[in-house]
Amino acid sequence: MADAPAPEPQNSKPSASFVTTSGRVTGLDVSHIQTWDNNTASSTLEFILRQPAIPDFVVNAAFLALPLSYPISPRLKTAILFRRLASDLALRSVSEKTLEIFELIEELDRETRKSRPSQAMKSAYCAVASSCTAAALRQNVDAFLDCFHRIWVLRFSDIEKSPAAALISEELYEVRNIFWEAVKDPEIRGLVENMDLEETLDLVRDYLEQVWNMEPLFPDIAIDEIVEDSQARRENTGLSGFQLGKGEGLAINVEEQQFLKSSDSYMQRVVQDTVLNPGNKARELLVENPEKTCGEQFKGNDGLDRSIELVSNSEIGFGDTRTEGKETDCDKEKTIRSNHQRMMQSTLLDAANKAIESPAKNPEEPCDEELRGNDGHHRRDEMASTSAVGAQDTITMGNEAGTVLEKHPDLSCLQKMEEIHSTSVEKVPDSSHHGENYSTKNICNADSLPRSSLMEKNQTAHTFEWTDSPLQEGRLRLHTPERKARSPLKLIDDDRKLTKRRKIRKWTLLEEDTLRTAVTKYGKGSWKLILGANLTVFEERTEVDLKDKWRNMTRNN
DNA sequence: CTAGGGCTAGGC
DNA sequence: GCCTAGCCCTAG
Repeated sequence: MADAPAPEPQNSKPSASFVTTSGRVTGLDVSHIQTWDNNTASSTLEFILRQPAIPDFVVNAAFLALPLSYPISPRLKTAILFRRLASDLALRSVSEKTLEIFELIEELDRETRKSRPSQAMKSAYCAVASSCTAAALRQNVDAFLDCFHRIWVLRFSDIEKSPAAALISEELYEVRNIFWEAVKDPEIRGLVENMDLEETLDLVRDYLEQVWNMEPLFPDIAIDEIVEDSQARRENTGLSGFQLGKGEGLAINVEEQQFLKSSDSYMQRVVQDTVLNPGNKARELLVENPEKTCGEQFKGNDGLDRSIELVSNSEIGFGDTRTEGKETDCDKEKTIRSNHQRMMQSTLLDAANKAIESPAKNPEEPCDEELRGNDGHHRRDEMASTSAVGAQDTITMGNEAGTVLEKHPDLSCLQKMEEIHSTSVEKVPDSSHHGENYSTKNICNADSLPRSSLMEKNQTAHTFEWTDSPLQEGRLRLHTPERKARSPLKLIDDDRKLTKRRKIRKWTLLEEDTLRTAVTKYGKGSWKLILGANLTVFEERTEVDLKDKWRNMTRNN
C-alpha cells in the first residue's frame, strides 16, 4: 500500500489522497487534512465522482461527509449516474444497466433541453455502446457476442423505432458495421478490442458538461447557511423545539442527528436506493423534481424531514449518538461543525481501511447459490447439457461461440443481422418493412411483445440476468448487479410453467345456479359481463370457463 | 372477447 | 378404452 498523489480538483483546494493497493485505488485518506470546509468537501467529492475506477463504497463514504440538507443539483445527480456508468466501463462490468443508466442521463437531458439529442450526446452514446462492446470482447468471445446481440441488434432496433431514434447517428451505424465485421471475422476483433476508454469517458464528460453548461456540481453553500437553513425551517414550520416536546433547540439536534446518523444503512437508502435503483419512489422524486434539494425531497407535508423517518426505520440504531440538548445553539453549531469534520475524516478513512480488509468481489463470478435452481439441481450442469440446443436460439450460449457461428451459418439471429447489414448505412431501416420488432420475432423467432419503453426489459435479450447484490456486512456498496446464469432451455421451461394447466376444479351448485340466472339476465355470450357481475361466486373462473360450463350444461339438456 | 375445436385428467 | 367435465388454444 502506498499513498497516491493527491487528487487535483478543479479548484485546486486541498483535498485527500488516494490509498492504492497493487496500483488500484482502494480508498481515500483524508486524515492529513487539517480543516474541512464545505468547499473542500465539495471539491473532493466532485473529484471522486470524476474518477472512473473508484470503488463504489469510496463514493458512498464521500457522500457521508455531506449533511443531508445539502442541495443536490441536477448536475450532481447526473454526475452520480455518470460515475456509475464510468465505473461499469472501467471495471469492465458490462451490463444492461450500464446503458440504462445512460438512458437516465438521456432523460435528464431531455427534461432540461426539450429538444433533439445534441451531437455531444450522440457521440457519447455511441462511445459508451462501443466501449461496452469492446469491454465484453476483452472478457471473452461469448460475452462479446452476447453484448453485440443485446446492444447492436436488439437495442439498436428498439431505438430506431422509439422516440429516441434521433439518437442514432451515422457514426453509430458505422461502428455497428465494424462490430458486425468483428462478429464474422475473429481477426478484426483484435482491432476493436482495445478501444480507447479514456476517449469514451471524455466524450461522456463533454456531453454532461455541455448539458449542464458547467453549472457548478455543488452549489457554493457554506455550512453556516445550512445551519441558518435549519433555523429558518424551524421557524417556518412554526414548530419550536418545545412544541415538539423534545426541549429547546431540537431542530438543531435533528439536523445533527441527520448527520450523525449518516451511516452505512442510511446512506444505502438515500444514495443507493434513491438514485440508482430504478422504480424506487425516492429515485422518482429525484428525477421528477430536479430542482428540489435533497432536504426538500425528504420533507413531508408536515414540514418535517422525512429522512428522520428513514433513519428511525433503519435497522441500525443510532440513539446513543444524540446529544442531550442542554447546550446552547451556538455550542450545537460548533458540535455540528466538529462532528462534520470528524465524520468526514473518520468515514472516508474507514472506507479506505475497509477496502484493504475486503477486496472487491469479482462481479463476473457467479456463485454456486445463483447457479442452483429451486429444485436444488445445479444449473451449471443444466447449462452444459443444454448448451447445444440453446445455440440454435441464441448466440450467447454453448462452447466457443465463434465455432458455433462458423458451424451454424443459418442461425436466425445472424441471418437477420445480415439483412440489417445489407440495408443502407445512411438510411435508418424502416421498421414497417419488417412488420415486427427486430428484437423479437424477426430476430430470434421469440415470442414477446415490442417494448413500449427502452427502459423496459426485453424478455428475449438475456441469457444472463442481473440481480441486486446482497449487501455485504460492514461494507458500503452502490447498486452492483451480479450475473445469474440462465440457460436458454430454462427460459423455455419457464414459459411452459407459466402456461401450466390449471388444476381441475368442479363447479359448485351455487356457481351453476348463478350462471343459469346470469345467462337469463344478461343473455348467452355475455360471459365477460356475467363474470364481472358475479366475481365473488366465480372466483378463479374465467369468461371462457363460464362459456365452457354453459356449453356442458346445455349439452346435457 | 367470443366461439368452437382440441386436449387432458379422472371416473367408470 | 370410453366418456365427460374442465381447461387450453386460437381464429375471427
